[in-house]
Order: sequence, then structure tokens, then C-alpha cells
Amino acid sequence: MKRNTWQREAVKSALDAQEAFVSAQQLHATLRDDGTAIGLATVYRALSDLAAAGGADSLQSAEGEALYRACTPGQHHHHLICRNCGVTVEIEATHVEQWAKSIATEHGFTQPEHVVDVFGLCPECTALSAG
Amino acid sequence: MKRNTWQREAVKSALDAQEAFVSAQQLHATLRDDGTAIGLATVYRALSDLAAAGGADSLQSAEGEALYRACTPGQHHHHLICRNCGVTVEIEATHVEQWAKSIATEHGFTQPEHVVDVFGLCPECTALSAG
DNA sequence: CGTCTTATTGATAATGATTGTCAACATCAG
DNA sequence: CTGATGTTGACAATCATTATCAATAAGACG
Ligand SMILES: [Zn+2]
Ligand SMILES: [Zn+2]
Ligand SMILES: [Zn+2]
Ligand SMILES: [Zn+2]
Repeated sequence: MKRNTWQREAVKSALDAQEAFVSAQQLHATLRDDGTAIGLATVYRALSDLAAAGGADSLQSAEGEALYRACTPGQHHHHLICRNCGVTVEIEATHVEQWAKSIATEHGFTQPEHVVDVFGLCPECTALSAG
Repeated sequence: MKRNTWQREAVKSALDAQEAFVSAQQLHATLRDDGTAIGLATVYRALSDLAAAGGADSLQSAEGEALYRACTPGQHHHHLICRNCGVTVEIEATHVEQWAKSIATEHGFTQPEHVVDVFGLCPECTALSAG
């Protein structure tokens, strides 16, 4: 049976406070800086559970790090992510969903899943890099 | 100046011989099994260079491993990949290209790039898992 | 409230892919 | 051929993530 611990709550609200995708390491550092003594392994476990339960989205950075972000549960969506500051916008991709399904079926593939992410420079980072 | 070595050639043709995405480790093992004595670090370097030069596609497995596959240079495309055996089909995604560009522009993001991959079970693996 | 079962924690070790190091080596222009 | 230097490969180092496991604490039950 699953128990409620302040650790899991702490991770959840620390994640809610982020507006960008963050790694387990970063979130752990943030928690520690805020005076929350919590184990690194616990943060990993909490994030993993959150993602599995649909309470968080996860993706891999270009370097292979696992990044997490709070999201509205039950809503399938994708992300537009600033590759400089990490700020993230949730986006709908209805056409892409259907395209992915049909392209898989066309080739006889079953149980299709898809990875769809768009990376770019957000307006602010664009302005900075142009300066 | 860049020099030609048999090692780089060996990696390139070993990659050409694969019909699925493979990791550097796997390719190194294959080469060794074929009697080609080559260093692991060299395989990593060769694959990295190949991908940078556009001679190979790369993606990250769900476990975060970097996987490579030979591809036709200059051709932007995406992949439909069997999550069981790794067999891969190159797919066009014209609509998705445009969607990615416009969704980025809509939100003021510049220099958009995108990660689009479809995973599923290939016909053969579907048959096996159904048995 | 006290007790008991057991899920959870967290310090630490272990894992495993990838990268850095650097002396020995091989390529190729001259 | 020969020298300058790009490349190799064995090995160590990194670094994110996972496994261990004794100690802890949640919460069901009486
Ligand atoms: Zn930004
Ligand atoms: Zn989708
Ligand atoms: Zn398959
Ligand atoms: Zn594309």
C-alpha cells in the first residue's frame, strides 16, 4: 500500500514551482537550498513515481539527462522548449497524433507511441542572443 | 586536417550492415566478433563524427543510450522504430516539419528544431508477442 | 493512544555509458 | 623518405542513475 510522506509532497511542490524542465539533481539542490533535507535517491524515486502516475512529464535532454516538469494530469500534450533557459510551453498536436498512428499502421507496426518535442529559443533568449 | 583510417571505414561499413539502430557498445562487440580489433573509444569517436557529418542518424533509447544508424545524407527524415528488435523504417513527415515550424513561430520561438520518433512493435515482433 | 506490519527513506556502494588522458602510432604533404 | 601532427586504444575518470539495506515512520487495528 502506498503511503503519504512529506518527502513526496516536497518534491511535488518543488516541481510545481518550476516553470522549466529540471533534472532530479537540480530539484534536489533546490530543495536543499530551501532548507529541505531530503535524500537524492528519494527525489529520483518521487519523480519517477510522479511521471509514472501521470503527474509529471519527462523527457531527455540532448545530453541524455532525464528532465521533469509538472503537468496537468490526463492531458496528452507535447512541449515547446527553450534550449537555452528551459522555459516550456505545452502544445497540442492533434494532427501529429493521428499522423503517428497512421504511419505506424501503414507499416504494420502496432502499439505505437511517439516522442515529439520542439526546441528553440524563447523570445527572451532570442533577444539576448541578438544583442 | 582529417585523415582516413581503416578504423573509421570499419565503423562506417559495420553501421551500413545494420538494419536497426545500434549502440556504440553493440557495434564495437560486432566488430570484435568479426575479428576486427578496434578500441571502444574509437568506435564512440567515429560514430560521433559520422553523426556530426550527417552520415548517420542518432537518437536516444528510452533508457538514455545513444543509438546510431546509417542514413542517406542530406535527407531530413524521421524514424519508425520497433521497440523490441530495433528494426527501423525511414519515414517522411512533411506535415510535421511545417507544424513544428509554425508552432514555434506562433509562440515567438526562433531557430526551431524538433525531435520526432515513432516507436512500436514491428509486424514480426507483434506476431511473436501475440503467440 | 499503543502496537505492529511494512512501505519508505537515505547514506552509500555499485552500475554502466560516455568522455578524458596521453604515450605510441600511422597518415600524408612536401 | 621524413617530419608534423591527427588518430588510436588501454585505462582512468566522470557522472547520472540504480541497488542495497538497516533505520525510520505511516497508518491500520484494537
Ligand atoms: Zn529561453
Ligand atoms: Zn502526442
Ligand atoms: Zn521488431
Ligand atoms: Zn523533421
